[in-house]
Amino acid sequence: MSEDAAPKHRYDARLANEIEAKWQDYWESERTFLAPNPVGGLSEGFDQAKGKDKLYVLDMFPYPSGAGLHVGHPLGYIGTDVFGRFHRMNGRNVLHAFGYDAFGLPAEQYALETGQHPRDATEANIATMRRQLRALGLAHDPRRSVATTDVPYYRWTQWIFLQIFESWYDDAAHKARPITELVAELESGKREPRSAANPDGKPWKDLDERTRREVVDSYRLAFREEALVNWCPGLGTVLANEEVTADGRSDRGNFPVFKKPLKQWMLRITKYAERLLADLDLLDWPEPIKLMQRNWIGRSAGALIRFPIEGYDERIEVFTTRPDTVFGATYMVLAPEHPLVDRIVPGDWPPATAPAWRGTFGTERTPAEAITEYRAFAATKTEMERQAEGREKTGVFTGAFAKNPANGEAIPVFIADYVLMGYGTGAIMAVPGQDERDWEFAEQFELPIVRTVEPTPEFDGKAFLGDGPAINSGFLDGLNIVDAKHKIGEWLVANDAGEPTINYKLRDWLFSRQRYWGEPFPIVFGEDGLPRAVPADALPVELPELDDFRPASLDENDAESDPEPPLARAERWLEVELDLGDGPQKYVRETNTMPQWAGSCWYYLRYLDPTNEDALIDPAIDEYWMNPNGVDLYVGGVEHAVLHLLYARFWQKVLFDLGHVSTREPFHRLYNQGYIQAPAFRDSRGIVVEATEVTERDGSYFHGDNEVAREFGKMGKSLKNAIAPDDIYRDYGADTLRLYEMFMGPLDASRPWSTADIAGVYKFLQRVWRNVLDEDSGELHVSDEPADDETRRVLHRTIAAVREDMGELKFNTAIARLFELNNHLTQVVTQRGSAPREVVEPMVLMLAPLTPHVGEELWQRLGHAGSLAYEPFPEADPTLLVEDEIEVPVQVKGKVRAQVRVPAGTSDETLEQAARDDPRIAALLDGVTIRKVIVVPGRLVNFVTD
RNA sequence: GCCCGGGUGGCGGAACGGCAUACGCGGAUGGCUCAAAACCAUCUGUCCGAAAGGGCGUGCGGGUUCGAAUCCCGCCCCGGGCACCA
Repeated sequence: MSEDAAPKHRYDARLANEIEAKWQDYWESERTFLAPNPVGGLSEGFDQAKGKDKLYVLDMFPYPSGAGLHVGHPLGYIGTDVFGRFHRMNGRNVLHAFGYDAFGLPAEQYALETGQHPRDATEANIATMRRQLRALGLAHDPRRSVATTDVPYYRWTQWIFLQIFESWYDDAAHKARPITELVAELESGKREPRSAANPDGKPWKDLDERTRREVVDSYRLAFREEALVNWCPGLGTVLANEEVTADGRSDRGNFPVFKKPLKQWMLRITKYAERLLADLDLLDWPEPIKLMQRNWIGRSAGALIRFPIEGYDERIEVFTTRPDTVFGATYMVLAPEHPLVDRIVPGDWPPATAPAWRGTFGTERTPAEAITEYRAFAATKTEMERQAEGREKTGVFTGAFAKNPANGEAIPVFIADYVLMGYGTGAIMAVPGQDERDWEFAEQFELPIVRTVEPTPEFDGKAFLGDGPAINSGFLDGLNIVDAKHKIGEWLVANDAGEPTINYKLRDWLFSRQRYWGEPFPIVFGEDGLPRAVPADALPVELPELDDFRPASLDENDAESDPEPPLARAERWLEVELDLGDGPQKYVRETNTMPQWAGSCWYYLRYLDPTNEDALIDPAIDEYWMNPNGVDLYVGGVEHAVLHLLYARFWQKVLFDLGHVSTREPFHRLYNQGYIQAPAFRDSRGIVVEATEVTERDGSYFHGDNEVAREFGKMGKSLKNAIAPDDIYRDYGADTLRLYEMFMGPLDASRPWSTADIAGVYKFLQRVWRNVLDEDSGELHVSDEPADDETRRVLHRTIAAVREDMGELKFNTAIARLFELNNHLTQVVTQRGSAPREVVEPMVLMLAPLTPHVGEELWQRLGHAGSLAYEPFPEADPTLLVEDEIEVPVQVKGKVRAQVRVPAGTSDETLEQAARDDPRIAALLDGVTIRKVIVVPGRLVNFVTD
């Protein structure tokens, strides 16, 4: 039997699993990886950590998937673990914790699909994930693990919401301040109550109580607003802009999304646009991620210009980045939903209105009718349909004319769906001469086109976007774009026609969801229907148990349906008697829940002080771990480039403004790990088939008898190509899995999984094991005899390289160096019959962050008591890194023709002479003219000949 | 369409402007063995050549340089982000 033939003490999967379980139990019972806080409940052991530098490494918060982990998930977790273990050995106080983002759509959708209650499904999934991760041997501090669904956790999520609700943004101070300070300023007259809730601009003292409340509410950073939002009947909830894909479908579930006016909770993230943009410069993040955030925030400098409407006391306000082209504005366009439209429409078409202007369908008898019809046409189209129809311009004339403030000309006002209500003011001045979209529309509707920038002579296109002197522009003529913008800006201000301004693409964060599985809002409504905060000492507002937690089942294509929050069905929970300062009264609770992203906005703070019941975080603890720059290393997928990372930065800034945290940015260094890809297979219909059922024959792939096509894609459910870590643990052990994932490529690159390649790192661990102890007897064969000089040099070169690579997260090359060291050691063992301890011990220590179980086991067998987790990482002896003799390539005309060996530190002249003395070089140089000799000290000689 | 990444052996991947292909997988040959596995050793970009040696080689085409995978310009392909954003 082959099993009997294998040596008894070989490092195989069985032994690996034994060792792994042993050390995982040891770390847990010995509390090896608890990171002490400076103060508070988790401060035990801080005496030993005093004087150490802190290191906060963080993995992006995963949601506990129902399918369990596949081998692609832990890539980043292993990376942070290796990095953390490496620095723990370098004497850092390392905080590494792990928790679960368990509220929200993915968790709830999973529960729905499997017919479970979300809490049961979530708890089971977390338990599975904990088991799978524990088996990987990650050095987490288990005391700090949290789930967003834990009541003590979401109590503080609600508390943070209250901070946001109870504050406003002071534009002058560029920061959030408590709402009580706003009220004080309003009462004292220091500030005028300017708000849409006070349309007449009455002074505070003349406002009634209700209006005062409404004014204050309109200032809050968390506020309710009737706005066009993304309604997704398929999910039964509204969604944030960030959760809607470019083709107008839900990020989760891929259901159609419709724009619909609904009153929803919003968070005023737009007030932070400038700081969110500017502070990116403080961060050590991959440039593409910063760019994605910059694009999402979408800052553009331009001007607001007001166009009076003829015959009405109304003005159309537009935002433009090209105020210099205002003389070329030959018509205007409002978004179909623009509120002004209803107020400016005349009863009948002006004389001589072209038929084409009267509506896309040519049947409209009055402007009002045409508008109604066009609005219906625009509203029924999803983003997807709009795109499918290309960019053909549609629209209709409103019957109204505006006056161009620059030249006084009357220009027609249209509505068209190429102008979006959600950007700028929802209205534009159309300048076809310098804008391609406006040009297309102008052609379609036969509108005049006036160039206001002189195109370059060779230009033969339509709209001209380049720079050039202004023409047809009165006092701007001759100026280039930059100067013209400047001048028109001054003119607008002087003539009360507008002013330079900055506009952002970023919208306020739609924060309410009509789903069950989320944090309830700590908000109640009185009889007046106005929101009131639940007092902080009455938190948490617990999520009620509901037998039927399902969202209303709606037709996913029915744009006319309305959200129906499940919490409205929790009758006993819904009504509550509270004393909010004016005696006990009955209130009705807010029935919306918070979005998935709420809980993940601040979990990195809770890891620091997870047991604190009196405050969000103890300032001393925040100071210790977060100062000066926040999380030292944050590893996660690029898919969170906008959503999570933007929201978390926003919350951090609000908490910073209000004095609850000490740093303005949460994540100093961000690193995006790649994805592990795996082969996936599609049959002739293009349907994905289960990858594990596919067999290979003669270079082709078959599912049963059907040939299938192979592709590579991100491992997961949708491609049916997931590989479970449990199978790899069973066949090779967790250390092999860890080592393989770190070896297969750079951490930030995506790469295909190859189970065949695992054998390579598995055999490496076997060779390491065999170099330390005898496979048959289990006896150590390590000797205290010194290593030979060459071996010692190899060791120290390895140490230097591994140290550097690990510090830079280049684990793949660090491992390659360890392979080389071990290969060298194999030769030494073959020759001497034993391995020198002075090589074996550093090698085990260097391996330990990567393969901690093997590391600990060998360390123990080498005679050490206790864990190596805090042993110093080996340091290279610099004197052993310099070579006595070096080999230098010699080139003739840039081609390598020979190698010469010279002592290190040889002078350039001597090196050149040595090169000339080489017989092959001498032969090549014989009879040719040497034009130049390049000598790179210690590296290369190049003879340049004719 | 615009903006980012990236294209290196049969495969995963190395390489401060200075010996391209480290390390691993796969493959070949040899050792050990009755034999196989395991293990150990050597070789393994490609073409010409018996060999010595030489030609060609980092997606394609140019350029800078004594010297380019690396820097610059123009293309092609793959992956990602944004997309009527005024």
